[in-house]
Amino acid sequence: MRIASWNINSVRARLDLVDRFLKDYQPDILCLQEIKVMTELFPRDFFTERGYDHMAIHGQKNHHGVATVSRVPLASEDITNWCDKGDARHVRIGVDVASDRIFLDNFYVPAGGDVADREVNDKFGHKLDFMDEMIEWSSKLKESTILVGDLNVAPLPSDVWSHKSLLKVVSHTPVETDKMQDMLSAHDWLDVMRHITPAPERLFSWWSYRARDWRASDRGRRLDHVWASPQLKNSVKDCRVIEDARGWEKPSDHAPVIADFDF
DNA sequence: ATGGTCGCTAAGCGA
Repeated sequence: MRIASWNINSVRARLDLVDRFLKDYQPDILCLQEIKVMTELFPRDFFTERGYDHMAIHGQKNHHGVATVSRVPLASEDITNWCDKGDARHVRIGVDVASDRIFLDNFYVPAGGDVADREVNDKFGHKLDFMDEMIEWSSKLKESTILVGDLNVAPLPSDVWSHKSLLKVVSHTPVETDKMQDMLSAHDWLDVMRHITPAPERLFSWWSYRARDWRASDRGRRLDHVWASPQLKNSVKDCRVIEDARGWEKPSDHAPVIADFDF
């Protein structure tokens, strides 16, 4: 089973790219973040026409929003209201594979604003609180689960183009990277991307729109993640970032991540 | 040290 995660930065603005991605990489399940559309206006027909007729959509007006589209049936669908804010940052589905039911959590963690200080930046506080809730949730999790999405934290020195330059930049500050480590420990999550591509090999999934030449400067960060419950460790077959998609016409600033499982 | 770019929805926000 191939599962993909992609922060699409508006699904409606990038249907051509989604079309190309589905054709070229044939994921069984695609988890999208930052769909930037209300649930009711999600382009359902586009996905149905391409065989992805099972959908769990959690959208809102303007910003954020996540959607999981699938060509295999969904056994369940759940939404959690993180930080009691009512914003659309998560959707969970269940899928029956072999004799087991696995769950797939699609997350869009708050970016956290510009200043890494919750006293002066509420958005940073929200991000830390959101991660704290994910730690608590992880510690109670019993089911076989795959967690994907834009977690907006690049945890390792080799997850950013310059560890030293980014230590005070939101996404790579010690308070965030420590908290992400606590999240991983809370469920003994397997960092699937690093399981396949161990540190210190360079591994990025996001490059800013503001670079003159994103590929030449290569100031990337690994903000997107695929994690798996420890009992799924032996099911992981492959995991890679499709960097090429960052260079497609009118791209998202995130590249998709693909993970292959053999359940 | 600073500003650099997107998409939403109609001036500024969130990223």
